[in-house]
Amino acid sequence: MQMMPIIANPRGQDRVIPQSRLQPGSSPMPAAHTPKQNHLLAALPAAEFGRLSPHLELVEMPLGEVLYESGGQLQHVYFPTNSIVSLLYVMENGASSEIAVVGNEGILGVSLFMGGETTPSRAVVQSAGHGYRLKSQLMKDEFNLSGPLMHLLLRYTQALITQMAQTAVCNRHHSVEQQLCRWLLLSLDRLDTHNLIMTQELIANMLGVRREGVTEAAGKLQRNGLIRYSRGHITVLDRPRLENAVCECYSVVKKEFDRLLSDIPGGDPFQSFRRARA
Amino acid sequence: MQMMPIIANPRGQDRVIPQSRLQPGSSPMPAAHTPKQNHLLAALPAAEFGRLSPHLELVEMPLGEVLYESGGQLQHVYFPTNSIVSLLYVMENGASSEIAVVGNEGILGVSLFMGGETTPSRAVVQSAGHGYRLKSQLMKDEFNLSGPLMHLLLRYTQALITQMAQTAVCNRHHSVEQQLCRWLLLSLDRLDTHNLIMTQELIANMLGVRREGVTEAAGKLQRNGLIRYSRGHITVLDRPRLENAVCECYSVVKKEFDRLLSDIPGGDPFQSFRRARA
DNA sequence: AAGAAATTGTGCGGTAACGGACATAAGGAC
DNA sequence: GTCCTTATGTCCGTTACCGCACAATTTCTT
Repeated sequence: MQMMPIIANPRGQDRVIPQSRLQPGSSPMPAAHTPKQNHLLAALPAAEFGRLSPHLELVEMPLGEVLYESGGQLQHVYFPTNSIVSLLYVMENGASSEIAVVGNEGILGVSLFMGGETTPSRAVVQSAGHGYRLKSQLMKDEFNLSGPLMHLLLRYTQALITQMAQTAVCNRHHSVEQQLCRWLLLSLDRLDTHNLIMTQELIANMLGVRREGVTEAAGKLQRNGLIRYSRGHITVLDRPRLENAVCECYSVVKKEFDRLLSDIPGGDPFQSFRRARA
Repeated sequence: MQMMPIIANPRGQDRVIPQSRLQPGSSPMPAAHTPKQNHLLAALPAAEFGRLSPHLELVEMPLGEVLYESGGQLQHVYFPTNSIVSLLYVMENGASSEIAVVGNEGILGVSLFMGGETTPSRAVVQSAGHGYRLKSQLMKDEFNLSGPLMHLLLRYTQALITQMAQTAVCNRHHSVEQQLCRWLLLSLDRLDTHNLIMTQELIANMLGVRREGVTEAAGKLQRNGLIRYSRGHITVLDRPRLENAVCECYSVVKKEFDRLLSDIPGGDPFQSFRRARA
């Protein structure tokens, strides 16, 4: 049982960044933020994207922010760009487990269009960054057109299902060290960097294990030269060997994401995944 | 690591039972089998049900039958009536875990309409009985009408997601005994009886634990008078105390199924659930 | 510079589950 | 009835992880 409190910063005012601050595409500097950084948005046909894009709000997503509380109403759906969000189940005694992770490949708020409006899970920003959000009603309206967006979202949801199921298996059968490797790789795949800003305490809460267990596993990986870490900063030094140490759960999930989301007409949201795997 | 082989009887000829054998509703004896025994089918509006029902095939579902193999193509979707099917993930070394269970409240083959066509999971009949099946193409065609059936199936899928996620949490945090209680209750909810035909060996494969662990947990429940078992026959003697011994995971899942599937226009697929809980 | 806070390291006893070997018992086949 | 298969019970040492306590270190604050 984990009695340690989960990061649960009360959600302050949303920090919406006005579109006008974005630079148009033809400027010498590439735009710092664009919805196309999210692979689902990038995969949308022009018509669908055109309908949605005027309503996409760029938002900052600081570490620890709670996007959704368990059972709460969903005001927006979120499309992370350079941030990562964890889906957590929190139990009565405060213990928790991450059941899935969502980054630039996906969307938060799946239960909205699945028809449930809410879920028992909590969504917490695990890696600070930005994303775009869309009011729930707009998302539902577009979904209900039963067009490409709907099919894209359903496929993504199936990929998410696979991730959850594999998490269940991994929780049952694999060691903390293997799960840590999986967690690191899943996070790396959703960022452009080899650095993660994440204390061992937080990783422990995600994995649903003791902080000491993470310290031990991370220490071993560091001694073997796979990673380096220091007070909340983790650098992956040797990704191939990390992929060698991870359990099969990682590749099952990744292959399924590739399979389900790579051949979408008009976009290849997982090109970076396959590049990383090559 | 479980090296014990999972039940994986090669799937013989499907035992389709001709509709003509069914007795019409006005007969003195109630029809032994009707699609309405499946709560999803029962919840369909008349128009949708009318379109589908001529194509529903009653099939026998014997213990151990593999409806879907991991990664295999889905020829049919299945609507269990008095049978229960487990969704299993099987790992490279043969170890396995059940990630969800589907009975008369649901449907097998969700990935078909989610767009993935296949899943990495295996579907195995856990409790023998019957069900109705429908050719994949018919299911897809009806789903793509974006009518009540689609919304019903999506809601069901969200409930299934909840079950998977809670399974992940349960695997992480709860004891074999608690998980056994959860498993028994989830199975009972999907049958009309208090008897299960299921060896401890098979339960162990479902839960992803050792057979000896199930023996120990089941022995304790039996000594305390909650259940009685003997060579593959389990009888629940004291359901209230079983519900007292189970972890919160059970009620989270059940409440979510109730919430998502109880207020469907035209049917209440979970009335039996609420009755059982009262 | 000093103190406070956060992060990581470590040690220790306890426990649940594992892996394996084997004994016992209940049904079915003949 | 007798054999034989299947199902369950039990015991062993081992291991991974827990729960707790506390030390050591780095970073932040003032």
